[in-house]
Amino acid sequence: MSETASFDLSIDNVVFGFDGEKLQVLLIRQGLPGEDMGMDRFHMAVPGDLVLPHEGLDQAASRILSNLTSLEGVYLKQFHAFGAPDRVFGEKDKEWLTRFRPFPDRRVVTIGYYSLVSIAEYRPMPSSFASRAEWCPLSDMPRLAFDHNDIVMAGLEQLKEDVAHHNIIFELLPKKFTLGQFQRLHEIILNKRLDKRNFRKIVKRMADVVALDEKQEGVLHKPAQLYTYRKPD
Amino acid sequence: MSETASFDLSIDNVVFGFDGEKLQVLLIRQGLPGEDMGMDRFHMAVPGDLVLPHEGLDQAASRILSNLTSLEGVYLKQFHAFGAPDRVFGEKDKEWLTRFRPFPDRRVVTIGYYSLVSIAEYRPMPSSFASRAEWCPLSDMPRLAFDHNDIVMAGLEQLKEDVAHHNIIFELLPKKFTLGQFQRLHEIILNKRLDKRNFRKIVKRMADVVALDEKQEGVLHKPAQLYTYRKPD
DNA sequence: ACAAAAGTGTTGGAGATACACCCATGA
DNA sequence: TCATGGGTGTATCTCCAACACTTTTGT
Repeated sequence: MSETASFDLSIDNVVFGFDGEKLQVLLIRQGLPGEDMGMDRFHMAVPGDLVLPHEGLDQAASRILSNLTSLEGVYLKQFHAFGAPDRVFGEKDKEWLTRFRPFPDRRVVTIGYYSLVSIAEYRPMPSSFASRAEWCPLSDMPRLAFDHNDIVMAGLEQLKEDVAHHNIIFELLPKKFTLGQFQRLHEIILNKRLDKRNFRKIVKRMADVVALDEKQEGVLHKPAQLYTYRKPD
Repeated sequence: MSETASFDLSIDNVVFGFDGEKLQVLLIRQGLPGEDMGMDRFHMAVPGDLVLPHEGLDQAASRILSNLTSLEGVYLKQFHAFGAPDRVFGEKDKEWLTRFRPFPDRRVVTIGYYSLVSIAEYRPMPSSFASRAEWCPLSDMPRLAFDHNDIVMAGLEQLKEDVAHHNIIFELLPKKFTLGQFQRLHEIILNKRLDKRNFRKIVKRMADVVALDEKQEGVLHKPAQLYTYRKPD
């Protein structure tokens, strides 16, 4: 009853990006700046940081994302809180915390957000990254710091459910996209293959997806019709 | 950078119960024990409390639920974190915190869980409540402490989405239920009316819902066939 | 010419929707 | 006998799944 609890609170952002081929996740390489980092001296993680004392959660999520990746105005959704008592106390993790956190021994509960980005639209962005950030194919994720592998997987699960009911999938597509890209994206997220003709019938019924009078250029096959998504407001 | 954050972390549980007629939410009346509480001296809230220093989130959720309501082994699911910086600092809320919390000025972030209970199955329970707990129809919720009205509504939204994809709706039904109850429950959660004959056709196709050779008794109309749900494992 | 993805229709079956009357019970 | 919810079948339409070949471009 008189036990006094005190937690650090953080946000971790799983940023999904689609490049027309594969679904990717944005990772940052964290280490001591100026220090020569041997293979084990840094760690890969999803962009995240502590919530400030007077800041709302959504606000913190977008501040942190913007600080670490200079992504602004992207779709962001809270999906799960991760609070296993020992989630940040792996061996390498402790070392990193000691260097970067004021209270490295404090328990940290993190709120997981995912965000959705069309990689094509944000191509120019990486150069302005504060830390080193890189897209990493979901199918080829390295071992990440803390419980970040779990967080990424949980984010993907949530995305899968959300795609069915909300129109968020378009956040992952560039403004102009082909039906091939659109279908591939569905196949990746739902993790099953779809019939091309049936898929296109469904798309034809979506009033918000409209054909442009423009085609792909410079591809080594028949150029595809481009489409766009008009928000239903 | 040198700002030091320190949060209290709590769990709040939205307990949904179905009594065959209406969907209800379990509320507790919190006040000073032994104190005569005028109409404004106590507050109604969803069962919740602080997470202990070495406790996981799910673990905390079920401990707290069990402490405050003596519900054990019920379905529990985390659905959202609430962290507006001022969420516990309403006027009446502050007063309550001063009496019951070691650090009443500390910011509290809460993790919302919902749980599902068949009221019929737990009828005998309320007598053993530590605090005063009572079922309150969702359609008739009073003003609650803190941001608990928001939490309840967010829980309901989540429930609505989850019902479509997981078999959780049976958690709200008693072991033996009628198709009328089953349909009413759907109608309430989905907030639309369903056609009786069509609904029953769907149920017939559910292999997990089986008819018992038993009927309702003591009702003032034709007694209904009872059904039960067998988990598909 | 070849490789690579784009594009295009039909059919059969399953599931969704709409709709109205009789039945068993307790009061 | 009346009020109350329980229980039942059919016809139509829409949606889903399965399936194979031709087209356009770049190399």
